[in-house]
Amino acid sequence: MGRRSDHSRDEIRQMALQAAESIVTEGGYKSLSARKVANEIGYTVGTLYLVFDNLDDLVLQVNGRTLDLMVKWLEQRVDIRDRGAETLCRLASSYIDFAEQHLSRWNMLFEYVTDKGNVLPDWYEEKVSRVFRIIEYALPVANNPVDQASDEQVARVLWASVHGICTLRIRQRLDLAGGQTTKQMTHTLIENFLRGRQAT
Amino acid sequence: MGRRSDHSRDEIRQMALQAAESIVTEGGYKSLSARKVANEIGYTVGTLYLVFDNLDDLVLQVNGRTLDLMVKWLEQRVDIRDRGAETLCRLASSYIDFAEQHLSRWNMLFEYVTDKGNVLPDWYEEKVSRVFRIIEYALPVANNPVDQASDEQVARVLWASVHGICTLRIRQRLDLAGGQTTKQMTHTLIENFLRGRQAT
DNA sequence: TCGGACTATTGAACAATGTTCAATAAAATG
DNA sequence: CATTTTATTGAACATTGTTCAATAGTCCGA
Repeated sequence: MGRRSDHSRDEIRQMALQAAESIVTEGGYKSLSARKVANEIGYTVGTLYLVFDNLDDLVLQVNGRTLDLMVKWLEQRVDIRDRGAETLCRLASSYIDFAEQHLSRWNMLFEYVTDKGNVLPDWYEEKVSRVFRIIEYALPVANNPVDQASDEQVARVLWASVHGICTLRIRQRLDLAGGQTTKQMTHTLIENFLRGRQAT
Repeated sequence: MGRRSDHSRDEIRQMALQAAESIVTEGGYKSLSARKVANEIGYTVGTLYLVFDNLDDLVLQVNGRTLDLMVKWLEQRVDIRDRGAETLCRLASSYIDFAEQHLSRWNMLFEYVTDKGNVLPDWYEEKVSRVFRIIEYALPVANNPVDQASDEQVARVLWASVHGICTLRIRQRLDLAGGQTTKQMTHTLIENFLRGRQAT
């Protein structure tokens, strides 16, 4: 078969991304393959390589969309005009809910490691920092910041920590923790951390 | 060629593990392949499958040895009889040093996800918790633990957090953090967290 | 010492992977 | 209607994990 022009290049891209997402959602990262995606959208492998540089490129774009979805998810669950410990806890909760709800796609966000030493394109980094900005905003201003860390820095410390709890929990590296839930753990973390930050 | 008996089954296993480690160290997780390992030790793929169930099994065993190495590394750098914030900071530092020094092997510890829903064998879980136990011990007893979390639980919260910082840093998801080093970040985390735990 | 039994090791085979690219068939153009 | 253009194909290649009949050494009893 030759030229068809059933879909524009961009339509094909969108279809492929959507197909990839459902494949990952159903069977996890490892079940993703070029031929599977191609099949699903009624094209062949060759076409996929007209639209994406390679599979890594496709994965990165899916990950970008996952980040977008995550921002939406958080904004839907937490009023981003709120601040304080309670808000942070709710954000953490929502983050963990997202990870559990979209397990495979969340996993792919971190399983995926580029061959080129983890250097990611700017448009992707931008999406990452959009997530961080939500946390930053919710972080209450400390009365007495003993250490020199700025709010931006503290936001990232705190969020990296929440992420760490989330990761180890989901990868089941924490089930000796005496039966505490991930939410309890993030609560412990945030409460103590903020209290310590206020106090001298 | 038929039977050779140059090496015992266990010798072959050890050789394979060592070969795998150096392949991963040099080229990262993705560069590991059965044939490469086999070649390196002067055997063929078939032999590898007499000694390991499959590649996942081999990876898991390498990871086990990486955990052993990590425990040794930590014990060499920190007197495990010490406690308190300073000790915890030093442990965190050492953990991050380990991750940086043995980047690929540390990476493999978390990139690797089993097909079977992340269920890991007992001997492996035991190695994981041996790491946690070091942290637990270093954790100072709080004067006034407001929350209900036990020391064991708190240790895991804290360590998951350190791990989160380490992960996001190494995966380069944090370089907008205003130039703070990973060690500064863990310091901020630990200091504030412990202060918050002591205070009411 | 010979010969048969045993078994450690092989390597060819299979299905599936990512990736490329000459061939081709349909649309576009004149 | 003929010609150019190009979107799409699918066969091809190298590489992957994994299996297993064939084989070539070792071992043991006669």
